Amino acid sequence: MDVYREFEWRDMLYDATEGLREILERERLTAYIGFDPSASSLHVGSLLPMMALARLQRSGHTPIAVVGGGTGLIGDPSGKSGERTLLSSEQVEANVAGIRVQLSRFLDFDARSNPARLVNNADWLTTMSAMEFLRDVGKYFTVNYMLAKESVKRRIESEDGISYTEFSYLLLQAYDFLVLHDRYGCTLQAGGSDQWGNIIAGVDLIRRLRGAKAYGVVLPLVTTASGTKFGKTESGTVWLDPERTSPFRFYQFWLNTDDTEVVKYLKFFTFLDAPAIDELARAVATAPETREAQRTLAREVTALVHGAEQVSRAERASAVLFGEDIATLPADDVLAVFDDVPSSTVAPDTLEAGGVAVVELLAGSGLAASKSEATRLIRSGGVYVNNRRVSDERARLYARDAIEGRLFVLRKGQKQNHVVRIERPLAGRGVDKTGGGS
RNA sequence: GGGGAGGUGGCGGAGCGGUCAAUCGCAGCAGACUGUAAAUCUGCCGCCCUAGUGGCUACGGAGGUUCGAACCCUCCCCUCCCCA
Repeated sequence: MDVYREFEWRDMLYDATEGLREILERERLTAYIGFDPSASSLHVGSLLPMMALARLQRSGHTPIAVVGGGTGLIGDPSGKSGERTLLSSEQVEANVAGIRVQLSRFLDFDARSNPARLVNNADWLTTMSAMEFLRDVGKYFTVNYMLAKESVKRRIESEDGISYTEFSYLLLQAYDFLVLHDRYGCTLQAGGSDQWGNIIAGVDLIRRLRGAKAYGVVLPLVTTASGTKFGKTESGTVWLDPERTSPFRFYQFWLNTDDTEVVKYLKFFTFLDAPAIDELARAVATAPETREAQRTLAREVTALVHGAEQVSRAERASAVLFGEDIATLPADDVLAVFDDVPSSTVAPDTLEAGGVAVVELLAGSGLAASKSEATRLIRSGGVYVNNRRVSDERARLYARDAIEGRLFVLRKGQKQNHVVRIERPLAGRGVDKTGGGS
């Protein structure tokens, strides 16, 4: 199956310029996608373009990932309702470095015939003078053309307008395409559907200045069943950086995919072929409770981003969290499972003598807003210590109840966990809250 | 400037002298069911404790009347509507 047809089958083709299909069948192209360095890590929202590049490479085309070290200094108005705050060049540089690592997991830089390339547009944008820019790029665009672009139009109609800086963004991206065309023979740019206008500007520029034909393709917006933004959970954005989103949580994010979305996500985010995905689709229809599709999705994507080792760790952690009696596990394993769960500490002496009331720990941990609420929670059966339900609202905990005498795992409901470490507080604080909800 | 309506718990919105920590709906939190889903059903939903026909703080703010005020009176602040 050629890439174009594969993209079509995977519903990854939102729109494409004319002739793309034919050229992809005939020739091996060099294609690029830009990544926004406004944070030091990409999040799952960038996964679709990453996969697009990876698929292009796998079918023989040469991918270029552009980290927008230069354009990142400006801010893309596309899909944004307001002006963005500018990042310093040091920040952008640091972010580019972080993103580089993540992209490298998806692309093969050592392939013999079509090695991937990672370039930073700061290399050419930051060295260009304002005069050169106006002469060599600005001259070829009419303001009329730029005003007609959807992203610009929307912002012009808005209350706050659009700064000249962001207005110029389109030209910079068009210029990127031109540079890549000249240096690497790049003739295809892909991107999110909000990038259409920017991509077309590049295509136009290449045609005018070089008389050459370039192509564009845009990917669909990833949607969720609930209508919420893809890649967000109650605990925030799902990042690719394991420091920001632990592999365990990352795995859980995919595992919790809704039935109605899971097939689509398998097509988008895995390299599984049509027969494999069809079979998983059948499994969703006939035996949804086994959640085989979700499991496969979580395994594949986690392996891709964090490696196979992290998959088995996440699976082990899931088994612990949703079943086993954690009191029998080594404390270090428990801590590893709950490493990104909010935690607090209590001093060992509070556990001596009369012990500490569960209610107090709950209120102190922030799991319950007050002791009254904690009492109510216990009465309604929603509190667990070390995965065991607490039935007595006056229950107290002693050192011997703690896992290895070191910690308690408090849980409210099915998913909200909190770790209480038993250790001497550094600054004499009793309960130290860290982090928000689980 | 004149006239009118109104400010109640996260939101909407009842209450109009005791039985009001305040009906109800939404949101939220638990429980049951289930697949770590959806829907549904049940309970909770100001704070405190020694958990009770318990205490404390609350119905825009400040005073007052009363044995007793979210409810009545006075002043102040704020919002909305209509007319100039």
